[in-house]
Amino acid sequence: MNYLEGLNQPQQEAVKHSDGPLMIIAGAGSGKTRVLTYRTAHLIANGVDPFQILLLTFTNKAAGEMRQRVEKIIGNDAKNLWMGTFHSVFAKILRFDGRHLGYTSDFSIYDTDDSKSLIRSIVKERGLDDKVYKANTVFQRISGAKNRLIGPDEYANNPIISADDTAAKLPDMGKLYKIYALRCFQANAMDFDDLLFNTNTLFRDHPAVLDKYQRKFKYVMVDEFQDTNISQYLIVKKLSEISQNLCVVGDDAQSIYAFRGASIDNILNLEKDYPNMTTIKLEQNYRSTQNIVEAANSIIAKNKNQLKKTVFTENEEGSLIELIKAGSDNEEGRLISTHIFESKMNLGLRNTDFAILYRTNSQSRAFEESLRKLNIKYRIIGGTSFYQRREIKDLLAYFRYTINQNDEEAFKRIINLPKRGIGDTTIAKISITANEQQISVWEVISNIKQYQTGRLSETIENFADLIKSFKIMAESGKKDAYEVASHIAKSSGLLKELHEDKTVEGLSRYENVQGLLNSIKEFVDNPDEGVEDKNLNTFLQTVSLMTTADQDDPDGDNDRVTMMTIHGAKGLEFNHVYVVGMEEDLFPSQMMLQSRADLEEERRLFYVAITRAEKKLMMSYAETRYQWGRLKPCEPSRFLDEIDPKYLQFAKNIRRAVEDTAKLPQGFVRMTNREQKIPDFGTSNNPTPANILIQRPRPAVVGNTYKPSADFAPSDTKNLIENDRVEHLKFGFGKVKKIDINGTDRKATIQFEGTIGEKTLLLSFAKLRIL
DNA sequence: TTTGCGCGGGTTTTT
DNA sequence: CCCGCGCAAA
Repeated sequence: MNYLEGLNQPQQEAVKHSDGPLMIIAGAGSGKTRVLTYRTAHLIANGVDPFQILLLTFTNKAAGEMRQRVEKIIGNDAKNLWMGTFHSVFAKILRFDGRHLGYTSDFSIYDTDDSKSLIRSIVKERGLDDKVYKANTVFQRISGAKNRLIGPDEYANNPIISADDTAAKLPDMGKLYKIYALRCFQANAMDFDDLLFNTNTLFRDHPAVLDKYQRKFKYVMVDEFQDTNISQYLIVKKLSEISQNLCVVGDDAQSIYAFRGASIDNILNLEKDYPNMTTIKLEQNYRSTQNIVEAANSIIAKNKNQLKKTVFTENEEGSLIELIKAGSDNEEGRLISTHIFESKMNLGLRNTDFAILYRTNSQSRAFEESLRKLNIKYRIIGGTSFYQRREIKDLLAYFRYTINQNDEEAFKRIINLPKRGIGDTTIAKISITANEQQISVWEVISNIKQYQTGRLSETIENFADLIKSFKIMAESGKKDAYEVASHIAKSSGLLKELHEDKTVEGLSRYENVQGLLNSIKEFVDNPDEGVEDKNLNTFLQTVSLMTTADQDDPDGDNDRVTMMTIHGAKGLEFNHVYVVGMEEDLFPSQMMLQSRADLEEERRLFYVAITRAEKKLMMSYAETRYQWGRLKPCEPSRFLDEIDPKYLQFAKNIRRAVEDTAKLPQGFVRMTNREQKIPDFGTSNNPTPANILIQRPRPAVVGNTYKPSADFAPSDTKNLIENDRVEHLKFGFGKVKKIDINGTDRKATIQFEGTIGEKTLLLSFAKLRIL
């Protein structure tokens, strides 16, 4: 058994253990993926049918990689393994067996936006105050209940919950939950929590179905077990009830998803549920230097709530953790980027060797700007992902509605898109008719002439006919997902509308939609393992459960610096890691401390961040940070004091870059652009306005403090700017073609010709505002 | 029915 | 700062 070579004692034990419950406590960098892979291969080598193995991972990508690694050892059989995230695997099961609960196999999946939008409508319909019943709050309460497996009826009848809701001044929560659940059901839709909740219900109420899967999955393995919630745990517990072959791998020190119901108790209490469980601890770290491992240990030691283990390493001592103090968030960006640049030069490293980790997505901005200035390629994982973009969600809503006409949220999105003159009033009328007649909205609009006459009935009929034609095409089976999708994109008028929009934003939208169509083409041409059909429905399913880590790079160039939140970095490792934004209230997050009073989870998050580094770890904090347009003073994070000081040193030889935003060279006026979203940059939650430097060779506005009200005359500016050279910090260069100044509010609309990347474009009607 | 504007509120992490 | 909402005007 060559695959046991090179494994240490506990690793081998874990690989060889086949039957009976097994818990592997795997410290950071202790080779748990390897153990899981080999264990899977070992089972198959010993005669277990791959069909009988279920492996739940945290991302689909991780599952894919693991499948490949197993394939290398045991060959083609690996294709038959069931692997994926909880959500994707159980969505698949619900497609097969959801009919027992009254769902059809083409149920829609509501994302968080859909759920909140539905909640908003329900709150509105019931005449409740939407400032009290905030969509976010209501959603979180419902989600929390579902994750604890509390259904709507139980919720409404539970006196403790009611008392809590009343105390929170939300007495109608029970009703809202009921209506929300009913509306989702009527829409033949499940939200993320439902995928787990309904699987539990399915297994609870339909023993025959449970029995089928219990017999199918003889071996159940769960990766990142510390991040499962009760609902997920109960599913795997039920599945492995008969075989007792449950193997979980996790690290309580890396549990960072309590906010979505993950319970560290799952791992702490597992031994109670499985008295004869074998526990194996993997404590040797193969990833990081001694300094990094020990610094991480010194942090996590402060937590009370944890299992005992000692992570150690036999790697070299390595350098100390360096700490950088920056004057501002922008300077932080410049210092880190410069450091990356110099490390690349001095050590001959590649971009992929570096990662910048931060607490919140919005922090990416300063690093994007500075990396771009140094011509260092980067990629951002997470943030507003591709599939969250408006135009993408719009087109996906068309697909969803084509497949499922009960999908209320998809309907709301597309009924007046592109504009057909069907507004809220008309939709409300249709909805009332549907209610009166006790039929669905789709039945009303697809037979609109029976129910309504007048100016709009024609338009509505056209819409219904359009959807019907899509439906026929999708169901005929003659066309693949790509053909159907591009037909829908064209015939719906979405593509046309975007194509006519010549603004930068419009262009990038158009390109995004093309990108979506291309990815469907790819999906059709090389479907993933385990995907049987190439129809639109299957594509939709895949897409709605994509995790942010599953995103592919936009082009073939993979040598990029990675930027992401610490949550996104789970399971990854990098040669050099920069943990940035080490400021009190930012990390540890003030929000987290207020709402959950859980400093320990933030500390575990810090632990995760530190242990991503192999060779070099650097941390930085800024003394001031731009927030809501203001410069806010910051305090260094308490976490910096918690690291044993012997592992820490202030960075030497850090070159302070010139404060280029505060002290613009003479003859420059700084302008910002509110409306413009930049194609490559619209990825963080809080994209910064594009900065535009306008060369202005007049002494009137020279200087750092420019007071628009006193010496600013619109016509004057118009003369100054037109035909001037424009340097767009993010786009490149260009020439101003036309300027419109809008009165006294210091807003200007300019049209200029410039370059984005390598393409020359006419950028039109960017709205500018002079600072 | 759409659009533009002023106002108030939020502000974390993800399937 | 950014977003969403309500209101008024086109």
